[in-house]
Amino acid sequence: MFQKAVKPRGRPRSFDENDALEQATRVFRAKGYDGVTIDDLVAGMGVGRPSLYAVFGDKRTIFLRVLRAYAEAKGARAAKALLSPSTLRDSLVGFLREAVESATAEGSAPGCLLVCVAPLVNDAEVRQFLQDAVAGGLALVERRFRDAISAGEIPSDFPAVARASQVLDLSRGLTVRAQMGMPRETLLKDAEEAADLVLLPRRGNATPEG
Amino acid sequence: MFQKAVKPRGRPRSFDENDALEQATRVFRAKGYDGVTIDDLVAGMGVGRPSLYAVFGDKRTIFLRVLRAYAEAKGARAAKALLSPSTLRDSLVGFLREAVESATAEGSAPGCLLVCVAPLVNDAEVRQFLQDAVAGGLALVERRFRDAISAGEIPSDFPAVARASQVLDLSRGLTVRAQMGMPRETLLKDAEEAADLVLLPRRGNATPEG
DNA sequence: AGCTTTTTGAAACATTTGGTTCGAAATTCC
DNA sequence: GGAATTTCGAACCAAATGTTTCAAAAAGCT
Repeated sequence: MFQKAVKPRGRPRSFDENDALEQATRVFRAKGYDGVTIDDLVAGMGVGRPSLYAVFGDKRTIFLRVLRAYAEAKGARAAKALLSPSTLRDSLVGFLREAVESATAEGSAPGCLLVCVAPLVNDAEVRQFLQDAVAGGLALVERRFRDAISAGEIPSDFPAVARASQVLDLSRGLTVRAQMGMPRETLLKDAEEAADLVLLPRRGNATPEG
Repeated sequence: MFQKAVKPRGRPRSFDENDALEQATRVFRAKGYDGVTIDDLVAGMGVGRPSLYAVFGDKRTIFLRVLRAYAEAKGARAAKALLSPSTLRDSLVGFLREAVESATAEGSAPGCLLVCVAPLVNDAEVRQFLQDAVAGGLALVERRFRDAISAGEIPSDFPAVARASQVLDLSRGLTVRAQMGMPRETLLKDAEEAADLVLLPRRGNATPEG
């Protein structure tokens, strides 16, 4: 199953590549993109300067790798929170709570690479990646709504697309507030209320006529 | 009413102070805070380097001035959009549309100093200002909800505080998407739908029992 | 042990950046 | 017109930053 780790020829590395990337994530979350210097990365990742360039490339390349890993991990957690629970409300609460918990995880600066940092990076590849990631998140929530429609949990005319957009906007709002330093407890409470906002039974249609 | 403009003694300035600040706003919106160099400001504001330091101070000071002016202008527009219309729905739509229009105004980079740029600035004074600005915005929306309760437009048990938080979160989400490059038309449509989300008549209570 | 391979730490280098200095320019006051 | 006052543009300086070079170190291979 696993490839036997063949010992490489030369001097062994003094750092673990994935671990270093994780630390780079912390650095970028704490200082944004432009605020990070190579020295910050050298100090934060525990990797010497020449090794850093040799193994990871320049700042832009490192950020892209960090961003991809971050988005993958966060996407996996979001998908799990969203698709595991049997009720739609639990899914939405879990999704929004996950966003808050990730944005207020201790050991890292508050905020989110995808919501708060990457959108400010003026780079075509980053922008493209972001757009794809956003579309992916949207599709995930939409899918959960459609599953709930199939299960008869919400009416078949439930505006899944619009509501999915709103759920993501609410999670972005929570994340921005986390970045601003709002305490986790407050945000977790608001996350639950936000889920209820999207779901509470309505008297009329979800979209007003005309 | 207006103070007669007494001609100052020396060589006249080659720039207008407020105009220069407005251009500085554009620079910060386009490049964030850390991404902006003094040269960017010199080039963008049309002010020579020594004059810039003499008149405005260093980057941090300039940013704080820009931020205050920006927040005041944006707050005024938000208050007008929120408090002028007679129906609550028009107020909310106007408020959210204002956020989108401001975040997608042409001539400036998409995004918002208060939502996308300032939260990343690692400075105590900026953070404090942000918190106050956020509290102000929240109070404004809450007040509008309470007025609507007084007017009998929504039931007296309408959860004004929670809904106000959600309206602001939705506007932040729209703003972040603007920063990501999403087109204005899409966001304006979503702004209307977001207003409806908050307001549509409900069958049960707004908060679920225990 | 000696050779090869790879990583490492320190230093070196060029460029960018934040901030200041200084003489020239433009204006008012006498 | 000339002195006083303020601003402007160019150049300057020191510190920070991005990137590379190089010899020494640490491992495997024979």
